[in-house]
Amino acid sequence: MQITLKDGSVKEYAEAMSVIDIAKDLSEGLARMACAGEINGKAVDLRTVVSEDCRLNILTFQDEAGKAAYRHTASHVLAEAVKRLYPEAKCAIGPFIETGFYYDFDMPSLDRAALDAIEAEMKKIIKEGRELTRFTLPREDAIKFMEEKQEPYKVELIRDLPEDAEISFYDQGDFVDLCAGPHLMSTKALKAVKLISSSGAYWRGSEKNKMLTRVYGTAFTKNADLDAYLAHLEDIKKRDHNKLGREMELFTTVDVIGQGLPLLMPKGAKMIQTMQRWIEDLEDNEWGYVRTKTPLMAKSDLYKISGHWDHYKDGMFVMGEEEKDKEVFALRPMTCPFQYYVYKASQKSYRDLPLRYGETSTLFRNEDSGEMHGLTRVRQFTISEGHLIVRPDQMVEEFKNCLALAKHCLTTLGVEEDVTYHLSKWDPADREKYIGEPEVWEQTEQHIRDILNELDIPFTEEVGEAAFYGPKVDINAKNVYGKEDTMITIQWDALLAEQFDMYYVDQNGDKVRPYIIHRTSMGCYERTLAWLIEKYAGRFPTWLCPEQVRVLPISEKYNDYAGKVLAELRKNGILATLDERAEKIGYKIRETRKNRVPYMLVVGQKEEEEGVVSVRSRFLGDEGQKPLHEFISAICEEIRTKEIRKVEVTE
RNA sequence: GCUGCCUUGGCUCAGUUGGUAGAGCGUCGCCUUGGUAAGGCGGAGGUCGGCGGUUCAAAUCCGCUAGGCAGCUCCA
Repeated sequence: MQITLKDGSVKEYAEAMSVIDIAKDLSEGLARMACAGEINGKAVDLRTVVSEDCRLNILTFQDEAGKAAYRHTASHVLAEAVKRLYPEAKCAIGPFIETGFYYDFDMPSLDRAALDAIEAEMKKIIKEGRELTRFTLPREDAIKFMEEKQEPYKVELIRDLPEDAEISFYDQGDFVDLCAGPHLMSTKALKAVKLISSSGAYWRGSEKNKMLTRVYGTAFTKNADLDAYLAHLEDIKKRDHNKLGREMELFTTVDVIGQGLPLLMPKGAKMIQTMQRWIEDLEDNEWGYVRTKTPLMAKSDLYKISGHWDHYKDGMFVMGEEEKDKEVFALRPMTCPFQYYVYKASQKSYRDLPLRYGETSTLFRNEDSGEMHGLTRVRQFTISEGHLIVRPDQMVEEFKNCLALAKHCLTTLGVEEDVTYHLSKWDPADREKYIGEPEVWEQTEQHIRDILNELDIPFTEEVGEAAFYGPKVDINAKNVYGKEDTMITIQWDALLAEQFDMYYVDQNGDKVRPYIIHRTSMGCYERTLAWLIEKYAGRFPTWLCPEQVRVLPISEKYNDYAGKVLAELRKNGILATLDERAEKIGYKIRETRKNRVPYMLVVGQKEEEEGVVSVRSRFLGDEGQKPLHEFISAICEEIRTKEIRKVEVTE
């Protein structure tokens, strides 16, 4: 094997040579030469690592494994730095993550100054160029080793490793850590390392355990990459719906109203109204839905039948106490049982099914105080909820239609590329959480699996994510910070019809239990709005914009003509406003752009005389003059087709 | 719910070791009536989230509380 390093020198290694020796040899070279070189004639930015099975891997930072080794090593350096400055700190775990790495310590919390000090210490360790060597120990020796070092968390980790696991350690001189690897050969190869933040995190992710202090950091091979990453962090903050949505006056919150209770302001409310009208018409006119409007609360009796009282009481807003008050009410956390009673109001024949009930439904969920976030996690929200009551033989077809409708909605919003599909399954080890028999669960999960496979939809399977009454397909999207939220859910329910004694009469005159699909077309409007803000950075497709056109008179002399233009736009259903202020045209244009209005119509003497408008759009900039009717018919077409035009001109 | 950070005029932020608050934008008024990204001048507007404490004196220190943010946990 031939390896050419950056300085042109060629290293030849016999295939038979010890891989450890090659790695060692290379790492010295790498540390010296910024890790660039050629392997068998192929240029790479390379790192050497020794993987679990002691084979030499040549990796680039672009490889996941290479990045892992790099950042894993950075986390060990972090641990050593912390131990140097805080000898009392106990080490827990320190993995790499998508954006860098973190390490959990049992120690008092750290402020920014403390992080800076630790970061400085890390740089020293890097400069010292510690060599990392791997060794293994038998289980008992490994436990003894960590007991001597007084690292109880490591001891616990080792005890929980599988019987046959090889227990490996990485030694970097003054610091040894339990670790499966892989790692760099030397700390010297670390370049751009930065500690990002610190926060609390439960040991082993359970709130029953002690809260540890977690330090987040990141590491890159080049300073320029680190700078770019930090700039990127700043950049996504600007798209953050929680910031941008408030800035754009789409929503706000008020302390005396409460957490998780955002106020939609006129622009945000208009956008949600636009989406709601679209969804309701779509469902009713094209997908065979009928609308219901059911109460926002009910007596506890209802939730006892549905099972929510047992399975979800903590998540509900309950009014009254069971012993004291005759009637205890609760705000609804879902619409299911209400629509079931619509179904039950009359006897149904097999000919009546499928029945598709839709409702624009406001729900209330008593989330824990730390969970609320902007528009994505709130205590009151409105969803395009629906329940399909179907015969078992119609189930697969209807489930597919729900998926098709969801896809249609995602495509219309221009976000179909941004979602992931998940089959949320029950957890057989946690029977308490679910109703029904294991066979039913296995069976329905298989049905959904088959449907997704047949439709060629890539998906992951998640254990323990099902509803308590059935498995579901969750369609998730990531926010700007990479956190996932469920946007759409489609649930297969073969159990609740029994609870509510729902039936239909079949050909033979027998009573038969229907199946139920719980589903949303587009999920919760608040969350969808948040998603769109981040997706489009506030520059929404025209049909969704709360203000589609702004008319800008050159001076007050043309306000009359501008008023006529405005009236004509509004007559055609276009969301338009008029800026009559005595400001210069440049100023008005600047402000309109800042407000992310897609079209502006500049009108002055020329326009008034010729009965035209000057169009400026975010798509093409200054488009010149055109007759008003021409502009109107073009924008109406854009709105009608829900076109997503490419934004060419940005702030 | 847990850990930490934050909370100053409508918005974005300054306020040195505690001595009763500043700027820009916005807003209002006047002048300007102007052709494609900020015209000029002037004025009003905060008691520093709320409550309590320490102090001769607190926006600055302490406690509680309400919001906001990050992370953890949770999300039928």
